[in-house]
Amino acid sequence: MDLLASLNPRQREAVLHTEGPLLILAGAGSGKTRVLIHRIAHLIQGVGATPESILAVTFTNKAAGEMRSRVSSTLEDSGMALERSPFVSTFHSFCVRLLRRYGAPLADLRPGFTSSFTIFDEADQVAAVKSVYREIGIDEKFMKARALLSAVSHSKNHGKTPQDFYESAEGPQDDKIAVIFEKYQALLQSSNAFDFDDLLLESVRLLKHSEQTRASLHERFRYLMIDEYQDTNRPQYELMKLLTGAAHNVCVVGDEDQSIYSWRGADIRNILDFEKGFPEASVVRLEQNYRSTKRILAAASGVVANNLDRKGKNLWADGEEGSPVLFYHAPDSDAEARYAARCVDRHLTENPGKNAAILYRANSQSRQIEEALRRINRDYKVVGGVSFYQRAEVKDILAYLKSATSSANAISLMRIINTPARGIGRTTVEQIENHARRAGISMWEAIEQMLSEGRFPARARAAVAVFHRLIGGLRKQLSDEPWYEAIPWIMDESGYRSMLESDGSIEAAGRLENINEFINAAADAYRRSESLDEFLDQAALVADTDQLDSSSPVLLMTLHSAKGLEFPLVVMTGLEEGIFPHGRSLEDPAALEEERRLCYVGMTRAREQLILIAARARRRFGGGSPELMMPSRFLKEIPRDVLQSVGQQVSPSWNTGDGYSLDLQAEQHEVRETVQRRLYDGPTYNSVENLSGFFAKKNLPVPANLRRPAQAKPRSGAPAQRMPAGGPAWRARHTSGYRLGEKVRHSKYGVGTVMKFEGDGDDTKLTVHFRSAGLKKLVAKFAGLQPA
DNA sequence: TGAAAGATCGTTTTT
DNA sequence: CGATCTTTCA
Repeated sequence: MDLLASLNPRQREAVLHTEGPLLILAGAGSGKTRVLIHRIAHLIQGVGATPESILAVTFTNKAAGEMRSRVSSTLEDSGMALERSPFVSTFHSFCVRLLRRYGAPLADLRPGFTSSFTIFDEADQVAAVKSVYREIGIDEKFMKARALLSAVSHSKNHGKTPQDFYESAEGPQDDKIAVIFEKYQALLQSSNAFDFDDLLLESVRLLKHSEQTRASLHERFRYLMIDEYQDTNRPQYELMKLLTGAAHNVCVVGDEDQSIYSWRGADIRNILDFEKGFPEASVVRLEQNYRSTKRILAAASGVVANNLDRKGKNLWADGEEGSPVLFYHAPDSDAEARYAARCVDRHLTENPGKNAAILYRANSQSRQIEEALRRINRDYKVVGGVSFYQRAEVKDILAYLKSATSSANAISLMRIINTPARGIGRTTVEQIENHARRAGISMWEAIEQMLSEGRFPARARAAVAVFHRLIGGLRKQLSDEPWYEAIPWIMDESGYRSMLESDGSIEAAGRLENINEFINAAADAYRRSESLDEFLDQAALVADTDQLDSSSPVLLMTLHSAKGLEFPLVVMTGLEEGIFPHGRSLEDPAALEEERRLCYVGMTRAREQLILIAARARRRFGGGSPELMMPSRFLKEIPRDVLQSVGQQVSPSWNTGDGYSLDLQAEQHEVRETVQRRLYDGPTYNSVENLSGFFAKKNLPVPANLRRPAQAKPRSGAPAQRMPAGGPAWRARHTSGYRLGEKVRHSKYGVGTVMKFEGDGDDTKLTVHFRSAGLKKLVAKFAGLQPA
């Protein structure tokens, strides 16, 4: 079979461009994955590259697995079976392998580093921060551990050390964060542990530091490919640059309209800088959509056209008109769930063999939908959510294994020192912690010292001795027997099994089942001749159990997890202001644009039918009375002629009769008009080269996520910006003297956020979102706004 | 010390 | 509502 025959000219161009840097701008459903697969196949079959000289990086483990299997089946189809596969993995997995295998020189830079480091997942990170809190005597009233970690992560990804953080501190709060940051990092190092960010950063550091390592990698990997390039962050960009040797054989694929991870540090500058970093780069655009009907595509395009911050890509489809996008305005969230379930049920009955997805903004929304599906006996599968390896019981067992393999790991040790309860209480643990800190030794060493020096009271001594013997026994077990057998050993010897068995509750039974499943997973890994280290890496890096097989035809997942997937029927739920767009984004224009892109991603998952649902009322927390919800602004951005309302209409439109809704509707209309003008009049920033020039000419502020971060407060959207944030001082001032996103006070409406400018100087019309009064349009010189 | 009741709290997205 | 932390009491 000819590999190229099934491709359109653009796609073919991308596949055939094998030498030198290549940027593929690929719209939704434009066959991006196909191009990548065929490109790999072509490299092997046409160019004669060895499979192992190709490194392909994907965003999720799931995508990596899929790509691996599709490459081999494509090659098989064209009569070429591979014994070795290309190296396909996520950035994070790749870095783990890199550090384990080539990491030795890193010990120069990171004292105590050994290749048997452990990975701290999110729960470990939180535990580490809490441990630092205890050490310096503050509690979470200062700042939630997770919030603090966002600040730390943000700093790290922008190349900031605790010292840098301290120097740019804006007040005592920041000073404190800097201290915690430093101690957190020290704790990681003394535990020989890496958090997710460290995996990338230290890999970059290693490659910068060791020319030899760089050389071996260039020798090994001749061709580099990166999928979902719009969602890469700065360290990933640097890593890419370091990995492409002199040949610059790197191919990146992305779509800025689908950039939905800026909160995690994804940086659209990576697309811009690609051509700066590689001036000889070629650009290929894939703009033909093969996935969705014309109506679905029109609806999605209509929404995303409201973003100012985009390239104005021209996605077109050749296929069927399709049926209109349906909108159901449910009386409440329960009715929403029932309607979603009914749609899916009918679809599957009428189209046996097909599948469907129900999408929502936040995982917590899945509950009611699950209930509705159960009530009509429809099988479903929830993707993501609380992952298998995050379950408490599995984490406990993992902590035993980690404590045994890495005695420096204080976090794992703390987790299981009294689980199951063995009489080591708070006081005893504190004593050990203090001793370790004072003597500058690990928790494990502290335990040994204190035992031999007789520092415990009798009862505690006995308990600690039991624990000490237990871990010692586990180490022996691990060195003598196949490692997976250690898990049942732990269950029996630690008393974990009897703890669960004597409990007798349904939950305990479920936990036992989970652990059995875990033992099976371990045994499988062992049979695949994976080492314990590799198995533990997997557990930390593989978020969900990766139900690639997705045995059920009904999938429930967040909009984020739907990225990269497609379904004949897609039902999107919770299209309400505050839910989607999410409440946290309402006052930040850049965050709002990301929500809009997320909406675009969701809608373009649908092949044949797209159904949108909003609830008029929703209970936000368990108790209280239901809240009235405003329909999402995204609904109003969908061109009328492709949208059809269904179900009983309580009122003629979604206008609920209060001022907010009216204003909003007028507002949206104008936004659309302005955008149209901006997109098609004069130079569009259609080519990557003239992006910032485009904004300069239009006298527009360069959107925040296209701009270089200023010294003090970089970026928006990223978590750190939400914390102390005395207002986004880094944003350029409009000629009216206000800034986008700035907080202002109005004599009547109270505090609000500046969302939009029209006109210049004193005559500027400001659109301000007030917490109490909603969106208002005000003329700058009459509004009498005070800074808030 | 630890289980159990009570209070609190905070809710986005994920490698 | 549910997870998690705190307090209470045996």
